[in-house]
Amino acid sequence: MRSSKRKKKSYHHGDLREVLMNAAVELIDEQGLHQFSLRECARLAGVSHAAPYRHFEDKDALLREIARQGFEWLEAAGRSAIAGVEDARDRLDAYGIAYVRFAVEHPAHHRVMFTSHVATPNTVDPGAFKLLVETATAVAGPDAPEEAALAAWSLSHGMSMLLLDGRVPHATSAEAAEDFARRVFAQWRGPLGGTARKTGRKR
Amino acid sequence: MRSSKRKKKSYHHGDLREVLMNAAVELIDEQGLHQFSLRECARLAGVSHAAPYRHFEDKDALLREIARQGFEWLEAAGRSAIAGVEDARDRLDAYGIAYVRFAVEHPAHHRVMFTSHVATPNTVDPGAFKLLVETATAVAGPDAPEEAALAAWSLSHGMSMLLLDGRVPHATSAEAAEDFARRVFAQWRGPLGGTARKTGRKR
DNA sequence: TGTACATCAGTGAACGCGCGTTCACTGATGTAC
DNA sequence: TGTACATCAGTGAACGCGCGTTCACTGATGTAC
Repeated sequence: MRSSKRKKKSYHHGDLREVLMNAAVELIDEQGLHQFSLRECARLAGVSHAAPYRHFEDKDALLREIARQGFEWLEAAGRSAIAGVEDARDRLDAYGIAYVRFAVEHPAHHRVMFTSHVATPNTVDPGAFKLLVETATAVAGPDAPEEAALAAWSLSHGMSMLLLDGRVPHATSAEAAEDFARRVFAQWRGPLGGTARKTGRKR
Repeated sequence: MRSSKRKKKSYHHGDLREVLMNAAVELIDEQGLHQFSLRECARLAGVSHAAPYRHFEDKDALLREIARQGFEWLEAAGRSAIAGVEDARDRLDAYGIAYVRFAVEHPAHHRVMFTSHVATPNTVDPGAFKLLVETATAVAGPDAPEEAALAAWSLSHGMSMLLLDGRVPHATSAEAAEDFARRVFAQWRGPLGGTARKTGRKR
């Protein structure tokens, strides 16, 4: 009666599936994967502990869905980051920086995607890696494309882990983390790695 | 009676503490951290489930001890890898490669060190990171030493994770993994990063 | 060498706990006529 | 618009389980004299 519902809610709760996923992400952010439980997730969502079974086959299915969503978002972020960037080397950097930014903005997703038992290379992550390989291939040439991609992925992945573990001083916000990633990428093409910019350009 | 004991065994079991740690490592290797239990560990070690409490205060204490051991081994491997290597740039590579090799040879330790809740930056890992910083400082100059170390650490750390997750094709043995790391490091100073070797040298 | 005592590693029963999952149910929502 | 029925999201009790941890105990080992 109070006010007209803004969203059309179907059935009783409406969007319990989404609410449960958000609750799971919140719990994993706060307490880590290792003690995440379905029951506490339902509690946080304000439903009985049996309710989740109307939306997910079991506990792992919920986590798998979070992983799937994470890979989807990651791919979108990557595509968005390289859109309009011409220089292949810049594209690789942009993608890596977006990767790191995604990790620090969605730490729970990152954890589920990369340090849980539910996301194996075969179950998820179809597009994100392929996109990385394509970008890396464009910059590295056809001689060692996959390994160039793996190198860039390693650097991005490593930075993400260190950031999430709080091992990078002064990187306390997503912006600061992104700046860090930007500087590291610059560094690898700069003093440490040499200046390849002059040679690799198209014109 | 059968034969004289080779090792002097004290008390009943002898070296249950060590046996328990080995059992824990074996279990974590096989089943992952997320379902490691003290009881199964004791079972595998052939003692009652209460026996571990004579050697470790609680479950986390056992894991913490594995982490501590891991950081100790990692530091030793790093020191050994850079011993006798003159060129600072080569030292950084050598350390990073040793880091990766350690990860693939001791995956359970790596997991406990970097993806468990027991090893926080404040509880352990005193020497290993300092060693890395020192090496990186020597190669990068005093302008951005810590960030150079973080970059190298990121690359090594990322490669380790991808290798442990089985995301690097054809890297099925410790040797193959080390070769991969070697190639990636070479790649970063090579085509992708440019050839810094000619400029960065001492003479 | 032998005896008495102290120490302490390992035992097995017992505790309480939160978990994942199932099930018969209820009550709200959607649909056919 | 109204009624009868089907659907299905959420409930709450119940299940069995393995876990971490405690405790009084036992029996082997070490030590003093």
